[in-house]
Amino acid sequence: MEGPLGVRKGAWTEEEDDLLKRCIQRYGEGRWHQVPVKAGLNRCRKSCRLRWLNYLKPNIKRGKFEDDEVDLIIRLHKLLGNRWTLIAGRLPGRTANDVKNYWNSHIRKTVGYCTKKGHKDDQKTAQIKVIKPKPWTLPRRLAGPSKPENEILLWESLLDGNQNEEGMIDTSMNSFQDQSVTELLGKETSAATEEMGRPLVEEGLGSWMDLVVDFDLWDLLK
DNA sequence: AAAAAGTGCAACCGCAACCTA
DNA sequence: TTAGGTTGCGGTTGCACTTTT
Repeated sequence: MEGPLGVRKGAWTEEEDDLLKRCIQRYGEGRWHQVPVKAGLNRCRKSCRLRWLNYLKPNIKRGKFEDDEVDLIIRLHKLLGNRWTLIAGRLPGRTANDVKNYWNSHIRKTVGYCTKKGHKDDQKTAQIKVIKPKPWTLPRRLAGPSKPENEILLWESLLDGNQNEEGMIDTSMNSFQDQSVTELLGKETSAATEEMGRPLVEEGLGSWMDLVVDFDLWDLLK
């Protein structure tokens, strides 16, 4: 099977896998646009990258998802929405594609969504409200390396779902009042607010969660 | 036994973000 | 600063395999 430019598509053969593996062992990962030529493969760079990341890369965990993995996926999805790479990053050996496929074929069927209050399926299924924080990056100079103890409490609170009816983290439900966020994160959040031109706390989780999303969440969840 | 429907997973596609000259 | 090239992401599709009718 070949595409319009004579590039092969479809399932990979053992021979192709072998060529790709040897190429990456020799030249390392990255520079994907050069990989097809270096490996002697009649495949596009995207296809090579995907095959490596989702199938050939060492340490990829295959087989059934464990209960704790499923639980973590559900909780992280509740926080992050369809940010599969971020979620997979917290599941050692699992790829974003695996997590996405698992979600679409297993979890989505058993976990219902409520988009409106009083949805007719509310009685039958668990209620999940997906929060999709707008991605933005904390300016480097503000992204300090500190990991205060309280961040653990903060994350636990987030994962326990202290959300109000709008799906926002309700700071009144715990000890994380506006002024304490700065202390918790050990960062100049007010300065960040000014710089990004966006309120951090008033918008709830979606606005300031990304401040902490890059910390080593896995450690915090263990 | 055969056809239809369902399921799971690998792979493709389009696009936005990032990089670099 | 900007434009072209590259990378990475999420959504979607295609297909082989399994289950049901």
